[in-house]
Amino acid sequence: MLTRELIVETAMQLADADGIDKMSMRRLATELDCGVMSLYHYVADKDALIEALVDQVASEVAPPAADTPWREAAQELAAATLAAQLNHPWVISIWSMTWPGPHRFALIERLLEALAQADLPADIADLGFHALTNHIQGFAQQRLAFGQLEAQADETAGRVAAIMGSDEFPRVIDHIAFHQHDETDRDEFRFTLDLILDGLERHAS
Amino acid sequence: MLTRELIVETAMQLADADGIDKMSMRRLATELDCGVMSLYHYVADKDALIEALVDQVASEVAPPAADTPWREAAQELAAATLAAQLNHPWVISIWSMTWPGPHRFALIERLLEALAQADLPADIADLGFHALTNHIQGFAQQRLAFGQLEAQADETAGRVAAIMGSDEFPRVIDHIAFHQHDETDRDEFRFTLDLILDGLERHAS
DNA sequence: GGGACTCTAGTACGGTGTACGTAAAAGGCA
DNA sequence: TGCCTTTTACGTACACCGTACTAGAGTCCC
Repeated sequence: MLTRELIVETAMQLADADGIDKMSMRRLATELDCGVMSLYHYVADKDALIEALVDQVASEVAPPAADTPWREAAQELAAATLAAQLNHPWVISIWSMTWPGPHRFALIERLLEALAQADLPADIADLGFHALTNHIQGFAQQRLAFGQLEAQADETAGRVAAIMGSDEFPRVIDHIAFHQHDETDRDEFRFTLDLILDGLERHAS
Repeated sequence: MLTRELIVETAMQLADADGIDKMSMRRLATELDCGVMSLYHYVADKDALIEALVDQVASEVAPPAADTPWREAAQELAAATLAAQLNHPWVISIWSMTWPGPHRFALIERLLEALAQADLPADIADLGFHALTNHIQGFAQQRLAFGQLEAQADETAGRVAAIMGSDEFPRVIDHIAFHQHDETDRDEFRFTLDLILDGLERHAS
């Protein structure tokens, strides 16, 4: 028996396994052992299916408890959102481009609530909201890009070697070294996150 | 006479006009009045062409003069990079996913140079570099998403109305109001940028 | 029985990137 | 001049894609 839930679930598996590009309606139908057009009885079109997928990812983020201090709540939300996105890397490049579903709206609401508890001027809170979400988005995208590079190790090795061999961009070379010998991923995320939160706190009224 | 430059230039026009999705090799060939496969003599594949396009956008960013104080240099680079991306909105979603070409490497080098002049500990400078580029990327993506929403005004109006009408997400409703009546775009970019730069300065040795 | 509604699909259209093979023209050199 | 290699051009074909249109079953209610 075909259901919308089953379709979304199977589509998620396909996307997680091979990326959103390879999640085609045809492959999905094959996987579900049904005709392609049968899917369209449960899903308006592919975009609607993808919206459902994105909100499914959002549903994996557990919002912080209601009595969590605002700064911790923001940190938890940011970390959990990042984790969910990295768990489904295909979502990163479309997350901010899709209209939020109910679960994502709940996350947005929760973050706005945390900021409301921070005693910031209203406009600073709104600006801070975007500062935080943009940071999550930008960082996730950067991590995704790095992941892609590692996935195509052969091609990347040659390109890195080309840069290291030239003397045009010495500071880039130094920066690459910074990336090659450290495990500061999580700290890097927290570093900028704290930079923003510190800055916001300084605007508290 | 077909040349790589002409191909890139025409592809840029198509992408600017209708988005990167509509820039297909077939449309490009039609536009250039040549056979599709002729293009492949000048371009390895579509990905290579897109890489060239992205670097072309990067080339539109004028790097700040060498004697510019580091903070102004960073601000100029950020603003100019954002402007170039918003000038070619299709580039935003692929910018960070494509390996940098020479022009983009020059921008990276210039930003690293600015940070090197800020008397920061080396690791803070590297972290700051990503904080800045992630901010640019995240903000551009957010602007792109808003642009798409405005482009599909009909659909968006209904969805916004649905949120405004429900009482599930009161703070989201307030936040939407914040977006609807202001012209703080540029200020919003600067706000977070300064948040980051202030934070970095506080780490100066 | 007859009608309405739900669910499942097959076929077909117009699109995509590009592998493969072919062919004409241009350039180099005897 | 004649010959050969390289450059430039491109037609065809393959394997995909999303989905509009159409139709055929099964189920329920009157």
